[in-house]
This record gives sequence, C-alpha cells and structure tokens, in this order.
Amino acid sequence: MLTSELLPKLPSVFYEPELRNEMLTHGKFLQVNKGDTLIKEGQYLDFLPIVISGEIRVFQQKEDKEILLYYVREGQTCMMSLSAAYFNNTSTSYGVATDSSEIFVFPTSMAREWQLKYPSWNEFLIKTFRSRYDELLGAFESVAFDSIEKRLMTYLLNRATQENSKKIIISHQDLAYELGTNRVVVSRILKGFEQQGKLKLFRGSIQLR
Amino acid sequence: MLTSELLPKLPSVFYEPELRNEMLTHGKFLQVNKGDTLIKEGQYLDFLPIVISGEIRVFQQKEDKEILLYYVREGQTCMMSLSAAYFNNTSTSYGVATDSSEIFVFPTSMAREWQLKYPSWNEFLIKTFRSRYDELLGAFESVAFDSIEKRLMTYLLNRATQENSKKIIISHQDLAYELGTNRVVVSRILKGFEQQGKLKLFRGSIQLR
DNA sequence: ACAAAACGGTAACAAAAGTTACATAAGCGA
DNA sequence: TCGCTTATGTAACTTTTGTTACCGTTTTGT
Repeated sequence: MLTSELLPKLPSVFYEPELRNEMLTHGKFLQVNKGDTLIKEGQYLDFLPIVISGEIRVFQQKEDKEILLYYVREGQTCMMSLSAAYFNNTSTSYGVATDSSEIFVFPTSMAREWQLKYPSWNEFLIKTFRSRYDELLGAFESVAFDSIEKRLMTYLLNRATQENSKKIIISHQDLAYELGTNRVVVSRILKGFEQQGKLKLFRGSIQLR
Repeated sequence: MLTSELLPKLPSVFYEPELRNEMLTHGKFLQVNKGDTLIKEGQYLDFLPIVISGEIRVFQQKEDKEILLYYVREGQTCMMSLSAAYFNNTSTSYGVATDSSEIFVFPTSMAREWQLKYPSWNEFLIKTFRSRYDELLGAFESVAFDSIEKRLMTYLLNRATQENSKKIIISHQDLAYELGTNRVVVSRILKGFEQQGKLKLFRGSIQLR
C-alpha cells in the first residue's frame, strides 16, 4: 500500500511520482536477517530486489571454494536478478545478507513494462548493468593478474575505505573465503604484513595503519 | 546512404524498417584488417560498432600479460563501446580484429535516442549487456576455480565447437596469450594431453580426437 | 639459397599457492 | 569452572605455475 511514510524509503533514483506509486503498489518491503540466503545458484527468480538498507554479499561458489563478486548496497539491485528478470534465467551466483537488511521486492514482470514507460527506470537498469559489469571486470582483473598478497591488501584497503575505519573486523578464515583461498595462506601473508609494519593483528580484527 | 543492397547487411535484430533506415542514415560500414586495433585501453569511444562479418577479440591487458574476455561476432556489439556510449567512459579493454572484418559504426549519441524510440533496439541492448555479463562471469569462474590444464582443454573444446572442426589452428604461444600464461606451460600440458591420447600435436595446429 | 624469425621440446630451477598437521590461546555456553 | 568451539601461529611438505636457457626444426622473406 502506498503511504507517505513508505514513500521516502525508495531510493531517489525513482524520482517520478508515477513510477514510485507503481512500485509501491506492486511491490513490498521485506526484512531479511543476517546470514539469510536470498539467491542460490540454479534458483529461478521471479522477483527483483532493491536494497533499502543493509548489505547483500554476492559470490560464486564451486565445490568448497567460494569467491566474492560484489556487494549490493542501498539503492542498488543485483545483476542476476535483473538479467533473470529479462530472460527467465536461473541465477548462477549466491546472495547472502551480511547484515539484517531491508529490501524492496516486486515481480520481475513489471521490470520490462516500466522500462518502456519510465525513462528513469530505464536509466537505472542500464546504469546497474554497467556498474555491475565494471565491478565484475575488476574482480576478474584482480583474480587474473594479481597475487594473493596484493588482492588481500586491496581487499583490506577497500573495506577500510568503505567502512571509513582502519579497524577491520573479520577472521582469517572469512578473509580466505572472500578471496577464494586458504586460511593458512591468509595468516601467513598477514603475518608478513604485520612484520613489515603495515598493520597489527588481533583476534577477530585487523588494524591498518 | 540507404541503398537496397546495404540493407540486408544489418543483422536481423533490427527488423523495424524505421530503425534500419536511421542506422543507415547515421552510420557507415567500415572494413578493418586482420590485426587492426579497434579499441585500446583508455580510449574514448564516440562510436558504437556492430560486427557484420569477421571477428573481434576482446581482452584485458596488464603489463606484458593479456587474457581473453570474449569474441564479438556477427550481429554483436561490444560491451565497452556500449557502456562508454552511455556514460562517456573510456575503455578498459582491448579489441583487435582476428580476421579482416566488416563493421558498421554509428555515433554513440544515437544509441540513447533509439533506445527510447525502438523497442527492438532496447531489447538488443539489454540482451547484449546480459550475454556479455554472462561471458565475463564464465571467464571469471574459469580463472578463479580452474587449473590451467582444465582451462586449456576447455578452450580447445570451445574452439572446436565454435569452428565445427577438431583441428585447431593456433600456436602454443598464442594459446598462452589467450589464457594469460606462459608458452612453456602450454607446451608442457599439451604434450601431456598428447601422451594421454587426447590430441595430436602438429606445428601450428592441434588435432583433437 | 640463405638468414632470420617462428615454432615447439625439454631440462632445471624458482616462486607462489595449497595442504596437512599440530600447537596455543581466547571466548563461550552449560 | 569445565569442556567445546573458534581463532591464530607455524612448520614441513606438495603441487602448480612461472622462468630461464638452450636445442633443433620449419617457415618466411629477400
């Protein structure tokens, strides 16, 4: 239902009142808990989610190895859902909430309709495709060209920037998951960084300097 | 100029006569030679190319290492051009003709206009985004999860399928470039495949069984 | 025909990353 | 508090991949 208190919650991209009304009519807000799986490989997606608050971690998985693709944050939607929306494909990635998050979902069938009706929605779609593509390309380059040592430092610096804090709260094991490598490898490299004075290690966190 | 002999040359995606007319009015056909570089990293793109015949190889490069992203073939356009068309970005990939090819180019400024005017063009754009994304994701997975041995075999099998021939004409050095590795590594693995009876090696070509 | 370039084989070694194993310490729940 | 789980440290070893060097053969350009 369209109420004045819900309206402000949709990202400002959707500035056209008419589009906002349609979104609120056809979609709904959902609360997801930390650790909830929103998208699984092979899953058929009939809804399209926009993140209102919180964060969704999107990654690839194969056997027991996983590797980070990107995060979906406030006002963004995810690529797999989008493309599934257009081609009735199933997802090939996983999406898990890293925090308790609020998302807004609506039927994929609306996405195409709106694209023709609302230039702002169309713009949003193209922008999403583009930025997700760029992020994936970045991840690709990093995996294809960089050593694990470099990827690890890049990850830490990105987190620090993103969270605006030099203290990064994560275990070595989880770092290994993010990079698609092994805990022992991560511990080894981190210890090296510490000895070079680049950071300080604590149980469960890393202090960058 | 719009002539009846040129009309059939545009891919059938653009079935709307009006769109075809516009394309032919604003764009032109270009002949490129084998080895010509169409797109360079950092290059500003003010045209959007559609491949009519031949093949464009799109890859990433960093220092002296390069690695294949995908090929642009008949009726397709490339992601970097597309996204550059929409956001005035420069390219971060390279595009080189693997054969003498014919491409159709038109100003990027038209792409946005047409998107609102012609559903078929819009469809083409979204489809391109989607399929390029999928291809990139495939390349990512392969680099992230597979050994070079597996990637090499996958590459050969793909080529065989694509060209509908079990004889693949390529040197070890060029195979190494495609996979972003070293010639000696490729020779070593290929020799192993040969000893396992999976293929037969010739100078400049590989015969799959 | 001749020299130069391209192609492939292979050895020997180096570096990067993954694996196994075991140890200590910190936190946590009953 | 006690026992279990999680987090980390580290050694020793293996596997994978990359590097350098050198060889002979084939192809190509002039």
